[in-house]
Amino acid sequence: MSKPAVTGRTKRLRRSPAEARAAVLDAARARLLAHGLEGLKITAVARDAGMSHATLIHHFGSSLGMRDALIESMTAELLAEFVAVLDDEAPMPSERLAAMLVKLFATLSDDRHAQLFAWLTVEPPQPGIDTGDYDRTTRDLLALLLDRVRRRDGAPPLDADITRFGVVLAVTSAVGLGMARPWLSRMGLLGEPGDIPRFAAWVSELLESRRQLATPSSARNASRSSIGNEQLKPEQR
Amino acid sequence: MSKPAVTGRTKRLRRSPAEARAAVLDAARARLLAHGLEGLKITAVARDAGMSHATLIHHFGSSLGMRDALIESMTAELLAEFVAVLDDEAPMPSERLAAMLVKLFATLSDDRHAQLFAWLTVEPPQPGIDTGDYDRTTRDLLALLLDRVRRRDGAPPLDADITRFGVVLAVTSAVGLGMARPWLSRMGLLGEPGDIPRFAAWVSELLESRRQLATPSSARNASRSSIGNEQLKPEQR
DNA sequence: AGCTTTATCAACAATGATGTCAATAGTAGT
DNA sequence: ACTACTATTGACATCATTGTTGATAAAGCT
Repeated sequence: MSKPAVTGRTKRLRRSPAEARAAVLDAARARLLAHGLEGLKITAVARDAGMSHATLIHHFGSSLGMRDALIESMTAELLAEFVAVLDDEAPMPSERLAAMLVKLFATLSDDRHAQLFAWLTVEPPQPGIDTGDYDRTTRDLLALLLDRVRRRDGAPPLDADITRFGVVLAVTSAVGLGMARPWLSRMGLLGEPGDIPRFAAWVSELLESRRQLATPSSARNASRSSIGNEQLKPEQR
Repeated sequence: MSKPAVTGRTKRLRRSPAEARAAVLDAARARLLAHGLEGLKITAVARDAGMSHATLIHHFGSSLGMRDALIESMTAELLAEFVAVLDDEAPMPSERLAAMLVKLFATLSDDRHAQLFAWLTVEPPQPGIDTGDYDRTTRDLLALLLDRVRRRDGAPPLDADITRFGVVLAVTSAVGLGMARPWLSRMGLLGEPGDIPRFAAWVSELLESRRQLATPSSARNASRSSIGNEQLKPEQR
């Protein structure tokens, strides 16, 4: 007590605002993965980032500001990786879809993205953050993906519902895999690390085999308890 | 201060411990769906349940005790619905798999279960709760499901990897659908409510068509960029 | 009726997290 | 060097949440 001015002899590390924000977001992301949402207390995050919590508030305005920035950062990262998956093989020849699916699974089922999905799901429906920009970008990307899958080299374009459902299947399975991986591992399914690319390749084979059959009627009246169309296509090879 | 005794004139509602706990868990589940994890503050939950937060603590020991009980309750409910899906069609004839898949999707992609999955994912890896019992039960159920899918009436039993991957595909897709449904809806894929059973039926068709082809070798060397095996060899037995 | 048990609650205490503020110390520009 | 700007921080203030306590009231039992 009684410290009017002792001429603080502290060595301060002065970062640029961009660096400081990046350090905070890195620490926050790491803490989110390691300790869940409870790990995002600004005091702890600031300590991990090497600054006081007051400085963190100075850069992000508030605790919620930091969370919103983290969501935005993680969303941007997810989107960037998604773009990388799509842009990898521009012409999209026949068997390249398998490679793309393997990458898509590896990307979407990543722990960071799984945490982001889970976070957004657990958060109240209106978190106050504006995802309009990302929605627009993602919609364009999805349209690109759909069109790319739909018509390949030479072959006649696929049925619209088929491609739509196929893309939904791949995306939902990859996302769900990220969520359920520890559980599936405990259950004995999909234990080893190599299982995921194998699974992705298998899914690709499955979709590919479907594509080579005659375009079916898809599922028209599926709301009945019995699907009804045991034989939906008159061929069977 | 100095209120020795004013003879409180309050009308107290006295419930049995089981009723009180059930009321709390109901309120907590509703608040979790409506407001996310922030909605689980014991004061608000107790108010919704019609009691003081002190009473809530009296029944659950602590705030974390309530959360653990909620996780256990929701897990039990999920498991019960899962069992209901499996037990519905005992003999599992050929086309009944489609109906079962529709139910499986409807069940696993339900909002409550999606919230549970997301919660458990966002929570630190070791939440201190013991899921050993549920793990054992679920493992048995999964074994039952796998065996049931693997060998049907008459037909030769399916390849083990095929059934395993098929089950993984269905489960992960259903779980991921629960997580990504609002997102998919915003994206224009899977908008209408009837889309989900249609999608489930389509997945069932897809798996069924695969089953009727010659059993492939699944994906062996999938780590290469090109999957490579257009023609698979039937060794693996 | 009395007695015992315990579910209930208002009030208090304890803890912790968020946000504010004034002062300090780097950095750049003059 | 001096100045302006601002990133940084310790200390404080504020608030919310959790947990405790003693008393009270509802129910069951003899």
